[in-house]
Amino acid sequence: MTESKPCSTVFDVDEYDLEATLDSGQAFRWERLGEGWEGIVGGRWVRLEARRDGRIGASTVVDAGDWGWLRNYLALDVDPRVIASTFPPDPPLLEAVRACRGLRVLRQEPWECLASFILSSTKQIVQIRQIVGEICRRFGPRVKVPIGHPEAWGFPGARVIAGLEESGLRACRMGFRAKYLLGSARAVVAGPLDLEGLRNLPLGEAREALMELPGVGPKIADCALLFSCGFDQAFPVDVWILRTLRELYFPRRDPGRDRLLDFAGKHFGPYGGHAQQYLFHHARLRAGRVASVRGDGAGSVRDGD
DNA sequence: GTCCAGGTGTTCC
DNA sequence: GGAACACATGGA
Repeated sequence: MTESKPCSTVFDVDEYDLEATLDSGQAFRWERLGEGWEGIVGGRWVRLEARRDGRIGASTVVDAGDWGWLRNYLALDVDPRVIASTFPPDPPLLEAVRACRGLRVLRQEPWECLASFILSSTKQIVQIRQIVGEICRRFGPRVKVPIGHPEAWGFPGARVIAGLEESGLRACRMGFRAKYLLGSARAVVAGPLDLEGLRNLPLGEAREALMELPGVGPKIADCALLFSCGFDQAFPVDVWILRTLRELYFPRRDPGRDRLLDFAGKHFGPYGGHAQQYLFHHARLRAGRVASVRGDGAGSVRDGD
């Protein structure tokens, strides 16, 4: 399948912020090492680097083919200006887009994305990363890495998870989420839910189908739909977004959770999910919850107006 | 030690 | 139908 032939390339990109994209809570396995980011995409170990000329360097240790798999994952074909042009002209959203210029929505593999977000409920992002890393280390397939590099594992497939016992998953410190992940894995393996086929359904139907799975409610369904099934309008509402919408859009009165959810789903347009990611990341930046802020960009983060 | 975290399922009224 | 609570674990 994949030959042992190291490959590297450089992608021409326009305003692509690798750090904001890989470290904004949409994917949980990217690690910063030195000047680059390392992760597993499509079963291949990959290293990405933001070059000084604004382009993105990529390298693998196996044959990378035409790199289409990585272009697709990074959504390099998407023009963020076209997306932003569909946004309502709200000051809060404009400010988030300005502050997070170069942030993109990745196109992840559906099972890994769904499973990761099943593990995300009432967990901080740093802990989600720990749990996901642990199930990969214990149950994932080994992937080829550069000589002398620490070992690396891909995300275990639904069939592998489905064959485990709940105790094995609990050993990864995922707590009560173990029964949800196991139940969802077994449902995905047994059918009739076709994860890959969800993208061909209307948003509402795809959402309903995902919510049949144990541990998958509206928030996690929307994350899977947005980050791995091509539903640009899916708008995950979590505690950060709820707080943000209340503060920025309804500072005088709280419209209540249901009205807020309704507003979120309609107000931001056909690329609402992308708007959500800008608002989410901006909120975390402002709260100092993104590591890079503490290092070099403290002066660029305004603390209110 | 307390509070809270990219929620969901169950129970109780 | 909706509010209240349980669920594991660990960082802040």
